[in-house]
Amino acid sequence: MTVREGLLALLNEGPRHGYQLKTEFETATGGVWPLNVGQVYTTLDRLERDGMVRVTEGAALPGQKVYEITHQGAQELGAWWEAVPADEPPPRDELMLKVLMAIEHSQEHGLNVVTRQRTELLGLLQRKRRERAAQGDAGGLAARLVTEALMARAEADLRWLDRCEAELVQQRPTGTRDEGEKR
Amino acid sequence: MTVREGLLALLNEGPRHGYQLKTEFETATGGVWPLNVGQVYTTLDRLERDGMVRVTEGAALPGQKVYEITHQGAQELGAWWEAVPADEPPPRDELMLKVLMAIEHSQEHGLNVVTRQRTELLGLLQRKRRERAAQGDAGGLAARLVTEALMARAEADLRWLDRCEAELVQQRPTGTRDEGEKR
DNA sequence: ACGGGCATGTAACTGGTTACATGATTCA
DNA sequence: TGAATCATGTAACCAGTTACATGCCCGT
Repeated sequence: MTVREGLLALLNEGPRHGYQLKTEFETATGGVWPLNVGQVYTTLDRLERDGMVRVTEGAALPGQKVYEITHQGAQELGAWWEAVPADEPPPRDELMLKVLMAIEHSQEHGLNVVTRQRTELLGLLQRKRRERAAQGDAGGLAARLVTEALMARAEADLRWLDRCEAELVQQRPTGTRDEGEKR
Repeated sequence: MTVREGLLALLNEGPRHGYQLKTEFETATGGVWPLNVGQVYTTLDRLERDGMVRVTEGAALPGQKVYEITHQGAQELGAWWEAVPADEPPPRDELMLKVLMAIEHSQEHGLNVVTRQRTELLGLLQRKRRERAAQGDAGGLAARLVTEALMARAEADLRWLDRCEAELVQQRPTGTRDEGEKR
């Protein structure tokens, strides 16, 4: 999802002005995408340039502008809803990449990175559990679902890290002292 | 992980030349990061500019250059190994964002996106299972671990999608019209 | 001789991020 | 009055992506 697509989705529910879009975007994404207001305006400029939105002077405040989605914009948005993101190449993930790199290309840091990452994830999981308990039913659907998603993700990552560690110790059996295998 | 960090990690194992780094980078990341060679060179330029690598004329081919990590480069790399990626803001994920947006900001597409995403993930899971079986022990550690990671990830995402759907039907109780779901 | 892979590069573009500047409104 | 928030914008930068250009080497 790009900022562009996000803004179109919001504008599809009715006209908005820039600043408003910023806050709505952030709550809609459950806080995972803090957005500099400036970017909203530049993106809106591009959308206007491409004929996806139409801008009119807002009545309320002086100098306020109101953006409205056009037919073309609605079409682009529709196409985005329909599209299934290609899984080729798969989405890159910081954790995965770093661990991969560490395992094969750093004797000294391989295990360290894995274990540090694990404790980090365990901490995150705990924090999120507490957060979820605290939230209860309040705090917005998006925020709740994000908490849920991050927890599921963290659990999966933990299982994967175990896998990685297994491969690591198998590759470099206990007691080995850096026995050659430099490759 | 940036290209910069990846290249440093590879160079830390010994001098390499640009083209070689490209292929190594790609196998190291298990194929999830196909890299245009050009980017390797521009990144190497920046690394040289910043004093992280030193370049010498390669002996083998004419015009070939060999890059070598410097003390400074090794330091930067070390810092990266030590660092734990901040979980604030959490890593953005296309699937999560799109579903979030769909659920709260698109009546017509909310359910569609979720279900389409689910079938997509189920398909992926199957493909990966087959892939894993085919791979066996061959095909490189990185590639194997990537398969494993993507499967774990997909399973977590599926569970999360169930969660989302539950919230959706609760939010929009059965019997509401609009059950048209055009598509 | 020719095509594919090895090898090095440059230019242009895209999208996201940061920082900054300006001014009006609201409320304590 | 002064700070926080609302509101609009600009400029610069960074990293990643695409496309392109050049040329050598090797095997068929």
